[in-house]
Amino acid sequence: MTTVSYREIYAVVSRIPRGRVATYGQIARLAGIPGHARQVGYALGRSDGQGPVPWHRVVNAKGMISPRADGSWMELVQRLLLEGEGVIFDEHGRIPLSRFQWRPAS
DNA sequence: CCACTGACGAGTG
DNA sequence: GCACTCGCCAGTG
Repeated sequence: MTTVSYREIYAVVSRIPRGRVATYGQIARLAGIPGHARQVGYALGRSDGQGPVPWHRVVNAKGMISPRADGSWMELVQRLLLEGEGVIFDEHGRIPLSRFQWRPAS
């Protein structure tokens, strides 16, 4: 299939374990739509509070929290939630993916 | 039904 | 490492 409902994306995001993070591109691949990282971002933006989706565990490929269009406070909330789970940010505001990126059970 | 709206990523210079 | 380009698509009003 080449189409994806946002629902499918939320399902994948929901699998991210506590204390780990995943990238948009990674979620897209796991959802079966490689190359559609953007759609993942759009979907999460819409989920915002809609359900038990750990949206805060998704960051961009640089390991940074993606800036919201509206300069929303959500960015700060996201960082606090992650730090609360033990995720560390370096001096550049980046999360060392080598250490915290979620690696689905092989 | 149509127009607009967004949390990205890989490649190139 | 930074600036820019291009490909990507489901929802909402």
